[in-house]
Formats: sequence, structure tokens, C-alpha cells
Amino acid sequence: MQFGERIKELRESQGLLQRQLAASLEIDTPMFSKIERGDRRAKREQVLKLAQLLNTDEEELLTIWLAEQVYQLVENEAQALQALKIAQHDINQANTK
Amino acid sequence: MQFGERIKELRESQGLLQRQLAASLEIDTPMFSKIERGDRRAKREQVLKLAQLLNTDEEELLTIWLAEQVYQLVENEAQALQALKIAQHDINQANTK
DNA sequence: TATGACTTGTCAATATTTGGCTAATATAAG
DNA sequence: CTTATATTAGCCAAATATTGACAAGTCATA
Repeated sequence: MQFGERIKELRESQGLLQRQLAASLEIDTPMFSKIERGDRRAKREQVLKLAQLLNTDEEELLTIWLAEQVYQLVENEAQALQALKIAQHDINQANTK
Repeated sequence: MQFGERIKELRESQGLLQRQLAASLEIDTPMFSKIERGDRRAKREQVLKLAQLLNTDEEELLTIWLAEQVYQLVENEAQALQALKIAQHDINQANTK
């Protein structure tokens, strides 16, 4: 599930329009549309605001938003999986330490 | 093993100076120093050139270079591990498809 | 002290991202 | 067929981030 898809799903389930959420985020509607379609990425603070506006779990949104960025960073690298594995290991090290 | 560390290790094992590699990369010595210490990140093309200059495996360098970027992207997020897991899954999907 | 290797700090150049504006498309109602 | 509303597409400017150069600093050694 992509970030934009999820936003759209939540927005529509609550009968909200793009322009309403756009106004709350203080961006224009075309910009919001692009975020929803994955054409532009949302900023972290926008993700947090969206979680509030859509009455949904902040962590869930942050997770898929982050995952999408990681994916975009490594997607066309042959070493993507290896790199992710190393990063995972490093995070674990940092956490247990 | 960090990217910069590895570069330094390889460089020293071959008796090369920072200014020599810097010249080959067409950057100045201070810039190279920063890359080696992890203060600045190398560009992808610089990684490839370094692999050549240091007679080492291009894939190995690319892997740790990529891993470092992934790490920096997620390091201060509580959802880091979850996000990495999702990204991994998405890469696998894309690969098998 | 003098020299060579490396590091630090700051600033300008460059590239990337973000957002706004206008116009286009789509859908539905009259 | 028009009109009205929602969404999308394309383009350009503003804002931000990245990259690099330069000057000055430290450290080690002769």
C-alpha cells in the first residue's frame, strides 16, 4: 500500500475533498493531488498533520511514508537488498547499544 | 564498516594520499577528507571511480555506500525497522515480477 | 622552525525540491 | 449542449539542500 493511495482511501472514506485537506496543509489543491498520486512526496510534518486530519494512526502513516522513501532511494540499485539488510543490522546495533 | 572508513583503509593499504585520489575525482583535498570521514557523502559516480582507482570491487563499495544512505534516511525514526522491512518486501515483489 | 598531510569552517555555485499559477480533463447536473 | 465542481497536467519561480572551493587551522615529523 502506497502512501498516496492510503491518504486517498482515508480521505474518501470520510467524504473529504482534496481542496479541504490542501487548505489545512496550507498548500494548493494541485499540490495535494500530486502528493496523493505519488507524483510529489509529502514532507514529514505534512504526514503528521494528515494523520490528525484523517483521524488515523500517526505511526502507520509515517511507516508507509518512510518505506516509500527508502524504496525510491534503492529501487534501481542491484545491491538494494544487501544494502537494506546492512541498514537493518546497523539500526539494530544502534537500538540495543 | 562505513563507506569512508573503507575508502581510507583501501587508500592507505595502497600508499595513496588524499590529494592523489582527490585529483582523480576532480575535487580538492578538503572535500575528499570530508568524504572519507563521513562528513559529506560521495556521489554515485565518485563511488564508481573510487572502485577503479582503489582496484576494488565496485559492488562492494556501492553496497556500503547505499546502506549508509538508507541508514541516514531512517536513523532517527521510530518506525525505521518496519519501514525497511516493507521496502525489502517491495523490492522482492518488483524483482520476482 | 619548516614542511607535508590532513582537517575545519565558511561561503558561493549548483542542483533538487517544493509550491503556485494556469489550463486541461473528467464527471455530474441542469 | 452548457455549467459547475473536482481533480490532474505542465510549466516556472521560490525555497532548500548539496556540492565544492578557498583560507586557515592542527598534527606529525624532520
